[in-house]
Amino acid sequence: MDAFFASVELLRYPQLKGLPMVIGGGRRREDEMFERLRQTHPDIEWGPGTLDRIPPDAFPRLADYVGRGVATTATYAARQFGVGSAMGLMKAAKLCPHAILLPVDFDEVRRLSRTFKQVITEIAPVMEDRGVDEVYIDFTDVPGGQREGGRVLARLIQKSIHQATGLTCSIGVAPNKLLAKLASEFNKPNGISIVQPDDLQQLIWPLPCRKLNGIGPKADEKLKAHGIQTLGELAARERDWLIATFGKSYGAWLHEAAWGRDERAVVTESEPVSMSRETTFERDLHAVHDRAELGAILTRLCEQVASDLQRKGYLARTIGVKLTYVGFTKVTRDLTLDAPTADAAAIRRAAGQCLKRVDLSKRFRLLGVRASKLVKPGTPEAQEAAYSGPARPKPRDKAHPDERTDLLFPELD
DNA sequence: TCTGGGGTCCTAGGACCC
DNA sequence: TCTGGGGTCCTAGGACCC
Repeated sequence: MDAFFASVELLRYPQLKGLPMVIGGGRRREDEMFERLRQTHPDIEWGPGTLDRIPPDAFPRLADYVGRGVATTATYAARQFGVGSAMGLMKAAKLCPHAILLPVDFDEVRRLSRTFKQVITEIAPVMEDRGVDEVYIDFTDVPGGQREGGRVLARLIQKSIHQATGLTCSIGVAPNKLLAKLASEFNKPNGISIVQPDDLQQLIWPLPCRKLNGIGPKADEKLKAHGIQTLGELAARERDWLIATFGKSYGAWLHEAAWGRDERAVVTESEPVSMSRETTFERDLHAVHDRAELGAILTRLCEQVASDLQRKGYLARTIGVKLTYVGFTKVTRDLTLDAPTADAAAIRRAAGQCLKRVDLSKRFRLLGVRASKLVKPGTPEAQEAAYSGPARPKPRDKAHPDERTDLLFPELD
């Protein structure tokens, strides 16, 4: 299989690009920012992409930011100060206080995302969706796809995306998905990079392990502790040693990946596994002292999950909750129901049951609700799940030993 | 200066059944 | 009374990705 990996560069405020600028802030903050901009610039007609028409000095400075948001992305001018995506904005403000802070225009991002994927599938229909700004493409069967090793097709895709959206796009071309993704980073933004099997030693092995899709911070740290910094050093290790050190599955994968081997197909369609909603509070909350507020938040999250399920046409058989405590430790509880549901009240009851099993004596910063074991109504799976006969015994339904936990949702008793 | 929100996949132990 | 192995489901946690 020959694969492309394409990622579009979504940062596109032309008149601002040379300035240090950070985009992000969290949904709530972003709504507030929009509101403020509307007030200061009532003359601007609001719609997708209108941020482009606002003068730079109208935007808030990062130094004025208060809250728990993170940076979605940053211009190169801001990156020079050490600011990067996923960084907390309070930290970013210390590094680069004069940066402009821009809200994310989610509607516009979704529109651009749809458009660029549509452009691609019209040219190369075997496309795998990897999020708002990334896709894999299997171009083995695209007419003319092999010309100049794929470069001609890559250029056509770039040009078509730019015409339709104004976005630039970086493309990696390689014999498999793993290498294509690596290749796409060689020439950002708006680049094309081609990696062939023979390039392994030259182009891939000098890279830090962390560049590989699947080696995250933890694995990277462990690799470093064993003196492995680059993919070449990883490739030099015995397969058996990797398996002994990293486990059967992950160790074997590390070995294959370091040698540039990857057999995964480009997957054009997939069913969702779960749907969830979560929110980080503006201040840490406590089950007893902030009971009313938390109850309202939980209800809202359940309603959102229910409406997501209904809109997308799914029922869920398992409902779960998630908490993040002040110290950032996380806990989850879930409950499998006898009959699948997309009903807000049923989800709320199940979530309440789950919450009774967690320690609510400590303050927490995040609450989430998750629906999983999804079925489509009317399918055989759904029928079976709905009429599964007598309720199975629920083995572990112990309340948390902290008796105050019942204070949170008394109506459930 | 702490660290968003939405996902997927993997591991591992216990219950339960044959 | 103790000893099994295999398979599936449920639950909890964690790594990783965009």
